[in-house]
Amino acid sequence: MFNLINNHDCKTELKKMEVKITPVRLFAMKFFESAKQPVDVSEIISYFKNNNIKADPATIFRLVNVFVEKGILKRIDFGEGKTRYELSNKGDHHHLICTNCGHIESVEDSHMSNFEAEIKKDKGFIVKSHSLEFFGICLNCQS
Amino acid sequence: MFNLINNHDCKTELKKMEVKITPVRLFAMKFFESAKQPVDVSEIISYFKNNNIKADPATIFRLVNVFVEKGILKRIDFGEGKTRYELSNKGDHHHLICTNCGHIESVEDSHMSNFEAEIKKDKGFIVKSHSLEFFGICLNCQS
DNA sequence: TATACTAACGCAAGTAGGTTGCATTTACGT
DNA sequence: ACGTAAATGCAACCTACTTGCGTTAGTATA
Repeated sequence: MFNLINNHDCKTELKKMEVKITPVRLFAMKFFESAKQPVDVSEIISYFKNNNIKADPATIFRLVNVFVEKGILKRIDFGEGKTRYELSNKGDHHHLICTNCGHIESVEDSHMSNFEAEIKKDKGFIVKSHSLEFFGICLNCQS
Repeated sequence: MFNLINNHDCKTELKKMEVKITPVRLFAMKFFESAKQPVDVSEIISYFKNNNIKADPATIFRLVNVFVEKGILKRIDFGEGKTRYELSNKGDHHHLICTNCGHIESVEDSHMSNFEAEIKKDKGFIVKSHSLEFFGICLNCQS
């Protein structure tokens, strides 16, 4: 997977996804690429502020919605009363959220396709997507 | 499982959970028990309005928080920007949410304990709880 | 059963996440 | 270089949810 932190690659990615290239969007892409965890809108706004680049909150909210529509970002909800976002090109995985320190790690998706096939068979319900998050105590917080 | 729609049983349940019995709480309990799906606060407020029983929104928000603390209700999040609630005494299950008609059905939890054991083994992360919801098309909407 | 203490309630004000209408600016195909 | 549709900034707005405070009402104890 190529490195989107590079400005040129950010442009390529946006063009591929049929999104108009603007300074705000390029800068936001750098942030998404550098993020180790799903980010929320207030974090994006802070990133802009810290770098003295002005961007209206409304613009950022519109940006993430467009990026989700275009398939660049995935919406993620940890039940915090706000939406988080993460680049789609990271493959299917779920999150382990430490309720003690807030640390977030990922775990590969290995069981869900079986589960979804079972749901189709038992209930006739066709699963298009799912959300699965685990809450608990990370290794570091156990000691 | 006894029938909480009955006023007497609602009282017993609240007393068992060490919650002070008030008219607002009894009436809310009836609603939770009669609900076929997880409900949100605006639905609870409508239920009171429809029955000409006055209850301040702040009271309802406080009520659900107390009920969650006491273990009577479980918080559920479908990523709608609001919290849903469901009685805890319904056992572990997940929801199938039809993105076409909004219908919600339940499916038993059969795969998660294996998954969680694996996570402990692979990552050392101790899972305390999880949230899993499926989005797709229900049988009825496929025809 | 009367009392007193704590917790629930109603009301109003406030906070945070998110959306929308409108005027202006900007990206980008021609 | 130009024209157009889309992106941006700003302000106003909406909904979910919380909090402070004065009043009311359960409930434990005497």
